[in-house]
Amino acid sequence: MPTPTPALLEARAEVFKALGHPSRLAIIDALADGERCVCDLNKIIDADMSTVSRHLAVLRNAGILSSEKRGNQVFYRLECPCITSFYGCVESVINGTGQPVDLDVIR
Amino acid sequence: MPTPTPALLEARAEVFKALGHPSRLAIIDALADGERCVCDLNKIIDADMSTVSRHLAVLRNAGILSSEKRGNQVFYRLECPCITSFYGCVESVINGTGQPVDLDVIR
DNA sequence: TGGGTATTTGGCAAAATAGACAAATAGTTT
DNA sequence: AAACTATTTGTCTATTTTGCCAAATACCCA
Repeated sequence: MPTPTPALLEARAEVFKALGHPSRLAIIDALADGERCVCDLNKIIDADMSTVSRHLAVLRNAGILSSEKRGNQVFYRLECPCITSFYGCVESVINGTGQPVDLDVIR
Repeated sequence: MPTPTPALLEARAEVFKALGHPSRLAIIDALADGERCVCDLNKIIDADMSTVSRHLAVLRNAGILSSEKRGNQVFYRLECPCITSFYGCVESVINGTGQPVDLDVIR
């Protein structure tokens, strides 16, 4: 199979980089079952609201989240549920087996 | 479903962080069809050999690669082929559809 | 309009990451 | 042992990331 272009590698890396922070993964987890406003996410994240807002911007700039302002608040939504389906593979890296892990078992 | 523990979020983030660099993704791509020695990878990566070595260390510390010394050289191997199966999802984020992309089509 | 809530942005300091060069290490060959 | 190849590690510098506080912005309601 052909080698990915440098541009594709760069684009992929941007997505992975955005996923490379525990608070951002917590945000994704919170959004897995539906949109949330920033103030709700702020309750979950244990960081300044401004910090949460910046994490959200990183995820949105990467294309992972979308946002919509309704009235006073901004709601964020997960654009690609397929991300969470990757955790089985990630967990296999963590536990060192190299074999995908059934998420229903570990969670 | 239960919220992941902070430790699990941290562990996952480490894996994603390791994947968040174009050179490291290029290395993973090169290892997709079998182990390679550092000198081979160095030809592909366009960076100092010492830099390649450090990238390899990052991937190995994350559990994504393993290494084996044979004679003069060190061979690296992909421990979790499931990683490349995630690119379809990553590409969907890149192209903004939110729908997984068939890798056979884009490559 | 004025006050209140929700969110983002500016600015700064601390920490982490990346990359180059040179030196060190390990193994091989003569 | 000396020379040579392959790889890693020390050190330094530049860049990026993170996170807080304070200020700015946007919207709602009285």
